Amino acid sequence: MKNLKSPLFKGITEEELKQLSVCLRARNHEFSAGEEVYSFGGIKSILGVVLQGKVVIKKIDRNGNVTILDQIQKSGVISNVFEFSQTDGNYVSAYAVEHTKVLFFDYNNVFKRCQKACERHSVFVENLFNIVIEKSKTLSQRIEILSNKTIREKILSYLSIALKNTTKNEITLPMSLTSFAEFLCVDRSAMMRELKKLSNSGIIKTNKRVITVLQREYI
Amino acid sequence: MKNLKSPLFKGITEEELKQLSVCLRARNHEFSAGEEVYSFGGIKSILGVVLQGKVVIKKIDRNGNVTILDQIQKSGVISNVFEFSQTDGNYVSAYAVEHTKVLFFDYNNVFKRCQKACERHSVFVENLFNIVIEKSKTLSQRIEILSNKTIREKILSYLSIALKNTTKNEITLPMSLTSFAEFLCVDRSAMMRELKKLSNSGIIKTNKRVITVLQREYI
DNA sequence: AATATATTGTTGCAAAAACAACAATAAGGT
DNA sequence: ACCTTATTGTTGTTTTTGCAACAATATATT
Repeated sequence: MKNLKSPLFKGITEEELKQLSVCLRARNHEFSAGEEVYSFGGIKSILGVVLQGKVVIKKIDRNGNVTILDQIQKSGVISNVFEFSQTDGNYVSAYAVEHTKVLFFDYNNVFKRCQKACERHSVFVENLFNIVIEKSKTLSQRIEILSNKTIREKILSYLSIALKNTTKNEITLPMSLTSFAEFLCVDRSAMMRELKKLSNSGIIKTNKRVITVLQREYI
Repeated sequence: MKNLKSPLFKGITEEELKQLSVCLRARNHEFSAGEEVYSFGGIKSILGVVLQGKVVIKKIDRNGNVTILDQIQKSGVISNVFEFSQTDGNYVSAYAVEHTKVLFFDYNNVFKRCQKACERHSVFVENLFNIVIEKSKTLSQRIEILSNKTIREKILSYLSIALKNTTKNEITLPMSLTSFAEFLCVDRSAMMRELKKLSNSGIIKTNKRVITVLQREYI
């Protein structure tokens, strides 16, 4: 049981985690690139930690359009409890982007205090609480971005949020431009066109997935 | 201290709440219709329960475009901890829709176990946890709706989710059509036009804010 | 190194949406 | 009952977007 750096295990030692793993029925799973980690159609509650690799949650509608709903990096938490559910006509599913290891827990046991009353159970719950709060913030930011009517505004909104987390004025997209378009829920070619317009206006400068903000006042 | 039906107080008696109110520094506030409940620009963490009335969280961008980010009904919880933050150029704020009473708590004290170690503190935390999870689900659903590229698909996606919570095939929008357009983040007249198209196709039937789904297979 | 696959970049065109402006109806206040 | 304000309903025009199709790079793969 390596790679315990997930915020879910903050303040929990490896020894304590072993005990916790018993009452939460932890089990390891490995997935190769492109493999489906979980389909969000079922009713079973899942809770997992990405120990290695990367997972994306995608929606595929009846016309075959793909939208990225979420990305979960290493140490991130994946769950259908506080995430997407499937609606009719859509297929929502989690895929491993690369070779990925996920540690699954039995969500139903999270709030059941175990017989042995293991000490770190409440720490685990508090950690999970903070993760859900962080997730909520991320989702809210995503809504703020998507709430813009034009592609231009969506891009600028994304940059505005990204700039808050750095002192530089250079942003390297954490995904390909193709995925970025899916993240913004817009057509890729239309997005490229808009990026070019912003470049021509001298507001940004682009080089592949590196965007340099030249005029912060427009963002 | 009336109206304790909020899920935040589930399993907590009025007597216990009094004690809890001390360590969480609870305080009542009243707002008249249209009044600003809270501006999301500050850094202070807030946590409040809507005891009476209704609150909407709106974003106003630099061009004056209004978008409804969230709606909080009676018994609902309002907080900037797990909700929207302001980005440059935008103004995010919570408004009372009608005469509204909000009970505010000191969020910073939620996780500080009080000296008196009041018993219901952990119940309060667990309740708050469930609320944040519900909020996350709602936000995720909103993203699913907004992730659709066309207005038509946004409407259908909304109806699909709404139909899950009822056995009837009739949905009464919990807001005006004007607000519904703001909720879907689209132009109102364009939305009206699309609703009409859906009616003409015989997929739905509309009467003001009551939408009857005639052909569920299209949803 | 050669080949396959993915990503980035570009454009014309059709479709959809935003914008703007206005009429009709409904709701609320005095 | 009257006036005011909000909501609903409609339409023409302009702008933006999606779609399709393709070229140019870049990145894996064998």
